[in-house]
Amino acid sequence: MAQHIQSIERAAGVLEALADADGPMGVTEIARRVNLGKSTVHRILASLTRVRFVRMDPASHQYTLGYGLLQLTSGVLRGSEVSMIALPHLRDLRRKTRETVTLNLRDNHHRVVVERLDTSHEIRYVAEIGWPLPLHVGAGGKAILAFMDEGEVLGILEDANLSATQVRKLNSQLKEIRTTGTAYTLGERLPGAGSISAPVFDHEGAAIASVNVLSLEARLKAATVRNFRRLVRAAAMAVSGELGWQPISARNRRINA
Amino acid sequence: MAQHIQSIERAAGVLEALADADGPMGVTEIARRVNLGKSTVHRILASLTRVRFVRMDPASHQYTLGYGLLQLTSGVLRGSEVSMIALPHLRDLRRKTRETVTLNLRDNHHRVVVERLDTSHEIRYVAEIGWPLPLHVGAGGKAILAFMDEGEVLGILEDANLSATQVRKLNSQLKEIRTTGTAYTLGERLPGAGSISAPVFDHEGAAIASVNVLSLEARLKAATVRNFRRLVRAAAMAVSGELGWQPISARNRRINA
DNA sequence: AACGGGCGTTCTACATAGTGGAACAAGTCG
DNA sequence: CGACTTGTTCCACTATGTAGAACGCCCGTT
Repeated sequence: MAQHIQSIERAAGVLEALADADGPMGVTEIARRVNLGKSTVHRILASLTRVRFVRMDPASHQYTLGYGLLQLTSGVLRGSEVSMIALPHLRDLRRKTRETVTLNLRDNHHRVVVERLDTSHEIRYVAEIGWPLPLHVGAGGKAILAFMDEGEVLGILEDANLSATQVRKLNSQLKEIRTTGTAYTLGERLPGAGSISAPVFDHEGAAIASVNVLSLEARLKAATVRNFRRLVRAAAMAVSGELGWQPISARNRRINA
Repeated sequence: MAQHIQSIERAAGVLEALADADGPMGVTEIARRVNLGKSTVHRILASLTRVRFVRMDPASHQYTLGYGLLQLTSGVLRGSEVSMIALPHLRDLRRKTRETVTLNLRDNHHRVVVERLDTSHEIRYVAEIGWPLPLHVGAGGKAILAFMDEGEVLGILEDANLSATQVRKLNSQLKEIRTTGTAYTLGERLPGAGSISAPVFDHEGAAIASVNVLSLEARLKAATVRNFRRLVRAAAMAVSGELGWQPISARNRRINA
């Protein structure tokens, strides 16, 4: 396949190692984690420090992620118009449901939480913002998966190498999601938690994101679920609309006009 | 000086270019911005895509920052205990002042806004989170600068190459900040804006951060400023306290005991 | 005080890994 | 239909990054 540059991917590995770690690390420890020589890691760290992606405590010579990365992140969100468009709708949904609300974006064969609104902002730190999650587990993933091209879905399911019965079960779930327009799962990814999601479509009708409400199983009475389904679907459709998506019926009308 | 790796710093340049741009870019445009050959940039982008720091729209072959970067950012904030400790105090300050509140961290010869609380979260996107700002301009910088080692300050002022009169003026300002414990500037960085800041000290007594209230010149009556000075100082001292800082008087007491 | 083991950093000969111009392919506009 | 773009691939060249070993430093231990 295409050419790539070793050192960049190695540097990325170092950054990820630093992100995983819950504290500063020394050269030797990082080197062990990424399976490289001390001297190589040292050079990588020197470069990353120069560009402010990493910072070093001068006293202890321990390394941590640097503030230069924050510079990039604001760009990530600005880069995806979806999150900017969605934000007001998410806030609205948060107000109506009084539950945690998230926006998942599809990223190739995965999804990523890019926004998370909650009463207490503390959880921002426990939240898995940015981490890639599978599309076939959790309401937020399935809501997207259910509206993807059949071919693509097949490829993703292969990667996940599920059993035949698991695939069959998933397919019937996806079918149900297509008819109701919302996905509802209980404790699938986090035990005791429940989630209701609806897909967001772009102007080409591709499922590129999902709007989610996260709650606790105990709080989700049947009536509440019904209500949340409605609210989540409405929010997701509002976002889709602003992205230029037209429901099929409207599209036909336009073509015939 | 120490060795460094070209490709990493070049890759960082590409990422910064993408962060600056307000939309997706093609290979050629990026190459022009970072002054490299198309083929080199193409290879860099291939690697950055593999590690999810960059994503490509398959249709247009345009590049944008990728969601993998979000993974790192949560790590940046987790890495600095200061922002975690400060957050509740910032929220409190925000509630009491009804103004925008920020936390600046010192990053070598600069400072960086790492947290920003405001009524409307929209401004998060216009906010300069992550961008390095000088220490000698703006209340948030001066509050830190005023409590740094004299030697370090000299080095920083040299880099800024100010005129002799500017240096004299700054020094008298810093002196005043040391006596009042807070910095107050009007329209220094942003015209029409006003800012009140107080320094945060770590367990060694080093000024590592500042807590800031941002407001508009029009709203800042003398009494309000006095009130904000008190509130900001209290918030900053609360954070310092949790970081293990002890005021000099308390330290003497401890030593004599 | 002397010692050993841990660390981060620097050195150096070697060859691998990245470079960039030029050629190619694929669109897009006039 | 050609003359522009654009993104991508190729390839010979050498500059660039590699990793082991040596160095110096700061610990805690004996």
